[in-house]
Amino acid sequence: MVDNPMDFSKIEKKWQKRWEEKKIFEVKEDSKKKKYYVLEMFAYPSATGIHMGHSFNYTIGDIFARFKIMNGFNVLHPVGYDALGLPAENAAIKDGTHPEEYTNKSIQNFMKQQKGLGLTYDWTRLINTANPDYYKWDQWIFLKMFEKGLAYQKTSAVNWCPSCATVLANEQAQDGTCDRCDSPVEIKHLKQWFLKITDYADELYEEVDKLDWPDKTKAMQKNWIGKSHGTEIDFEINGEKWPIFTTRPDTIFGVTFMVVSAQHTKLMELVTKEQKKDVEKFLKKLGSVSEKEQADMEKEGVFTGSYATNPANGAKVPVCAGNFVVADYGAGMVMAVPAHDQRDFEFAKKYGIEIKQVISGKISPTRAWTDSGKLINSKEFDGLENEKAKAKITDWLIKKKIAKRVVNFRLRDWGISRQRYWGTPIPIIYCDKCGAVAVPEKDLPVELPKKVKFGEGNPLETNKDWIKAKCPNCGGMGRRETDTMDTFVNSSWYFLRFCDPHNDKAIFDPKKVSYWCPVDLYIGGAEHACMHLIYHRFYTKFLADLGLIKFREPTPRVFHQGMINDEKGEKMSKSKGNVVEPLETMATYGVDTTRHFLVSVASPDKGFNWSYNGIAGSLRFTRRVMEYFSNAKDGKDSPEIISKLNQIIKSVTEDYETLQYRKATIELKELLDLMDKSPVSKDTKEKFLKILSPICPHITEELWEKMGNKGFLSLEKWPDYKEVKQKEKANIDENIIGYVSEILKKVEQKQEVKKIFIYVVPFELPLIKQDKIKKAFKQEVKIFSLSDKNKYDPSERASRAVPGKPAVYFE
RNA sequence: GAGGGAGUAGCGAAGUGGUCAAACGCGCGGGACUCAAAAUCCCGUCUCUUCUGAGUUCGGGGGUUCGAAUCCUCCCUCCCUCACCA
Repeated sequence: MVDNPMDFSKIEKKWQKRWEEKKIFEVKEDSKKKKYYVLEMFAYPSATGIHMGHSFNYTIGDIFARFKIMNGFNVLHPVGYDALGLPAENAAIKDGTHPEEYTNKSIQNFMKQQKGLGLTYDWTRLINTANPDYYKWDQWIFLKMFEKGLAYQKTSAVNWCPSCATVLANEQAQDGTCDRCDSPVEIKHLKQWFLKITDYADELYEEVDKLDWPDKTKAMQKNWIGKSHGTEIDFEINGEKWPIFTTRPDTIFGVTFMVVSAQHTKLMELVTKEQKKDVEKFLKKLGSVSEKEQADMEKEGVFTGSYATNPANGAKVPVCAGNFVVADYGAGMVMAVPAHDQRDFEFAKKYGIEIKQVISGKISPTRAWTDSGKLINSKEFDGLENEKAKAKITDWLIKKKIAKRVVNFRLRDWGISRQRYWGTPIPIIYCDKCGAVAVPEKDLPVELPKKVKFGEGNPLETNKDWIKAKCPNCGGMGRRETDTMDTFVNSSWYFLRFCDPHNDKAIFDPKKVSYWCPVDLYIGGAEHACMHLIYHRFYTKFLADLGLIKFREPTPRVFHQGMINDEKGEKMSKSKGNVVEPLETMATYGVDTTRHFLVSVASPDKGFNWSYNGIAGSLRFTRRVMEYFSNAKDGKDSPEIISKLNQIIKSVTEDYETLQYRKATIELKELLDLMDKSPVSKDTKEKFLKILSPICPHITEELWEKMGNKGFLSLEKWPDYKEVKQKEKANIDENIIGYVSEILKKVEQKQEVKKIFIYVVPFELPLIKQDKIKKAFKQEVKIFSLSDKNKYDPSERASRAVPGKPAVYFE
């Protein structure tokens, strides 16, 4: 730790106050100005306040917003809170505080802290998702989806914690235990609400390629959606057609059994009387393990008693129920080809089922042959390359009308039901006569009841007054849906609401949205690569289909900041006691110093380890800036400064644009070093302040004022720079003559020179005027290209030639 | 198992075909200032050196090229994500 003798906090408070008073970051639509929408991912306000990761995230976005403001853009940079969700409810259960109270406190805390960072937020656009004015529109979108058949109910398995009497998300049920109380998780089947995101699977998949997102994130999204082309083939079982999905129709002659998922809804139709007991025993065993555990289990199964007919060769093969087939992917049943699929292979080995090879290749005692090869044992298809056979066999089966080409996705519909209080109520009323009925739009929002009891399951369910509701259809007595929505619903469209946050007539004014959207730069952690970033794309596409918006991708450019760990490289956590508090740090070193440090260690997408020595380095820099401006006198710019300044402004501008802030800090330091060495003009100093301003907004604002300027530096125009010309190309001959003469002078002192050999880089040879160079010297001059291997002695040294600096020999 | 990313000086980290022994920061060494220290500033920090250069480097091997840290290929190591998706 280093003492900080300079009192930055006074300067910080002064400028934060002025920015707020003059409302300089509040924005309105302005058709004359180009817009830019910078957004950091929605934060969950927790009682513990902001941590270093938040600060890093905000700093990255804020630097960018400031840069864009100074470049003349109308910048929308809003902030809001994703306030509904589990943590508030957990706190309520634990401490007895009402979630609303907890949330409001947390938000107040967050706001205070964020304001201390001097961020360019337009605070008038604040969103709090726990506010009925906001979640009313969650409900509105839900109703639209319900109307279009995109919101529907089905029974599905959930992770259930018997001790907390609640449903757990997959993340909360890792290792098969509840992450709060460690009780073993059970599987329970409940009727739940789903959003039909799979209707958009293909578009979601295909449009990933168009996005300017990190490659890794794009790959993850594609994997998650998982598009695969294959063939659906009907197998006959007990006189009925049962389709299966396969990507390997070429192996159909090698099918020796079938496996139906143990969770298949129609499993019992396949089970014969004799086998019923065995199957039930098997299911019972499976029922006690979670899905996660099943993944680690050995492949197991049980014979159902039924046989399937292979449509390719008429062979009768047994149908088994198995633990390794996913019920809701494909048809929930597979044709098993143990010779060429590792899972089927293991299963067949275990139960002694025949392994029939149909593709040439070597099957080892432990591994199936899953590579390519030629078909064997496949009748008329023998000898075909298996890749070609896929198409041929599919065509053959299609002709027989028992197959079709299909595309399957691994993406599942989005289950949004949560048996929780602190979420958006699902606007549905159940009526004995009419079933599930939508709450009419005029009755929105369905508000959460204020009075609730925690600790006895879902507080909505135990609230008898709230549940009672008239059926909107028949007027009879009904009951409200007590499930609330997944919080990811709230963050799926909030970026739209920021464009028109106080609209009480509509979800938003399409005109406003079409001015600001899509989001030009979206910044947040990579952990949202699969869930949030898919959901908000889905919502966007749905709203576009409703005709409310004109774009189909919400965030064409996404940036992930890296993780900040402690000095040893370990993750910061309360329990380890290694948390570096951003606010303490800022109080000690100053906000600008901290901002500078956060972006000066590594490029922001990489993350880094915290270092007190490192931030001392940033402090040296900010202090030097302050001292320089209070001491240095104005002078005249040297030509060196002018060209360097130009060059630095150019590259710093590019660095900001590409978020390579670290490079910018290096070049800013270089410029400061230069200014320190020789006097520079006031203009140069001002330019320096301007280009430093996005990273260090407070001190630069102060110094700007001290230089006698009025108004805000934050709103000043970004300095221009002249394109640095590549003069090398224009004066290539001159350069070479100059370079060679210089060396010649030295050499002539030692020896007499009769011949000069010049080796230039290949691409230069056609560009230079050889005559001109030859005339410049009284000696005989020979010019070669480095690629002329068989010309005069291209010894190793010749290869030292670089553009503008040829290799030279004298004789 | 599948996919993604990374390996550069004591450490962090730039550099993505030529001007690279490699910016910048930290650390370390020396110096200035000081009675002294802290802070600050200057110089140095791969090896050798006649201080002007020379040599060996960018996980390892092979290749392309006049020229490779940078392109291709194989291998090794590490990190992350999804994992029974037929």
